[in-house]
Amino acid sequence: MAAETPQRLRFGRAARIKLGRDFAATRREGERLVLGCLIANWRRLPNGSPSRLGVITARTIGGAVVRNRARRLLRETYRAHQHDLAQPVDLVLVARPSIAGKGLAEVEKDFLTTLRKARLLK
RNA sequence: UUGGAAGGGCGGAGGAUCGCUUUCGUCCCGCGCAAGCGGGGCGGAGGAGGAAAGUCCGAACACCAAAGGGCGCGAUGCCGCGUAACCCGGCCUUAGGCCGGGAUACAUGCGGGGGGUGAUGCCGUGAGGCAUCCCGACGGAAAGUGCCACAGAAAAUAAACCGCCCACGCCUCGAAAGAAGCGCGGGCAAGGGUGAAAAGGUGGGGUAAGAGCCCACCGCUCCAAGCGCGAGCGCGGAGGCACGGAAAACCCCAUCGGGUGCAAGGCCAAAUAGGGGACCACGGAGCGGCCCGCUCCAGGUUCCGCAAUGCGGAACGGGUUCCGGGUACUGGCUGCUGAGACAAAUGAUUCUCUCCGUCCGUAAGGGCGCAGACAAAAUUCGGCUUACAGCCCUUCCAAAAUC
RNA sequence: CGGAGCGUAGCGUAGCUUGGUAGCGCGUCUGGUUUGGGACCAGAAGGUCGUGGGUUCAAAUCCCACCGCUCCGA
Repeated sequence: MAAETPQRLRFGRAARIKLGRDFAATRREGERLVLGCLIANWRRLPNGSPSRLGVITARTIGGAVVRNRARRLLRETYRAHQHDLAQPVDLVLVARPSIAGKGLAEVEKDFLTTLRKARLLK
């Protein structure tokens, strides 16, 4: 499969959740799982539609530097594994205070463990 | 050389791959008659800080009635100099530069004056004085109101508890002189004691006892030669000495400040929704400079609910070069420089070099530590304050070593 | 981005205006009461007044600068 269509790992503006009502709907109607340094909310979408990601970094986890860092790590993790999802979802990741000081590998480990528990991985 | 203090500066460099974002060019796809709109590919260029932070001051800019006057409120408050945007004038070779002047708020920087007497040292018998360092929001306490707890007799028009002294009376002792006690009248503020502060201080004279009552010195107040741009300093002289502290209590005086802030403010399209409750009111709203008049039928306030998108302000700016025209200034198919997001870009992985710390090693070298601290633009700019791994420079101090 | 407010015993608060003693309630501890517990009665302990400077004889209070927290604004 990789030989004919090598999947690009893109993450443009269309792949993000931007509206407040989409965040609220996902967190209200979707499923939820807390693990490690993050909280995952997701809402399954019909096959064929694109997946989207939203990241929430509240003020309680730290200053602007810590919050920017957390958001970028979570986005980078999602970008690297966006094609491993079993089906399209709206995914909202909430960073927890323990994410401060962690590297990409640790965040990736928590992310994959969460997806495996949620049975969203292929 | 090491350590410390103060001040100033820097806050890794060069690549690769994958992403994000702004912008330019080009190509493709969809819709559309077209203009264009939407999406995507490729290529080029750009993409956090010294504090971007705190939001403590101001300025630009925008709107509010013109931003002017009054009231209120707030801020500031010793002197001199420097620094910007800004304004004005003159000259030139006219792009622009040079010179001169004006004006400043928040400030800030430098220097000075005065103060505190905090620390240290020196001088003096002493009261005190001088020097160095440090601190400092530094107009007015005889404009007024109020405050100074407790203690103490008395806390701001001084006062008299224990005391000291004098005269008189009574009584006791005594041969007498006189002494002690009590009472009454008067003088005093030296000593004790209280306090943060007791109404100049030290030493002497003087006195019944005392007192700036008198004298010397110290301090203070006033005048003042002279010096300094000035705040002020002050040779010398006069005054027995008044005027406690606090205005970071109210307040008074002078100066300055209109208010709100890019969520300011502007534009386009569509929808919510012809929603509900309560109250007010019989007329209300719009057109209009006002009245008449005309049009509409509901109007106003408040609460709840729903909705809250796009463009743009906003970087196309700013700076500078060049070319024009002008007094300031202003214009441009010009070159260079170039963050511009909006659920919010500046990230991930990795290579080389160098810095620092640490560990291993005799050494060469190697391993580890996210280049390792603080902290990320959100209209722009100036200042202040605060945080900070490590490195560099200057000055000072201390210790050790050498000469 | 802009604006407003609050930090006092373990908890919740008063005192700040007009500067001199930090008070109250709950809780804690001790004793009494009771067969025992609760309730009640009596007593006691417990305070860097967020931090650091300044003004003052004297600061929780006045002034300044920081730190932390909360709320409001399309």
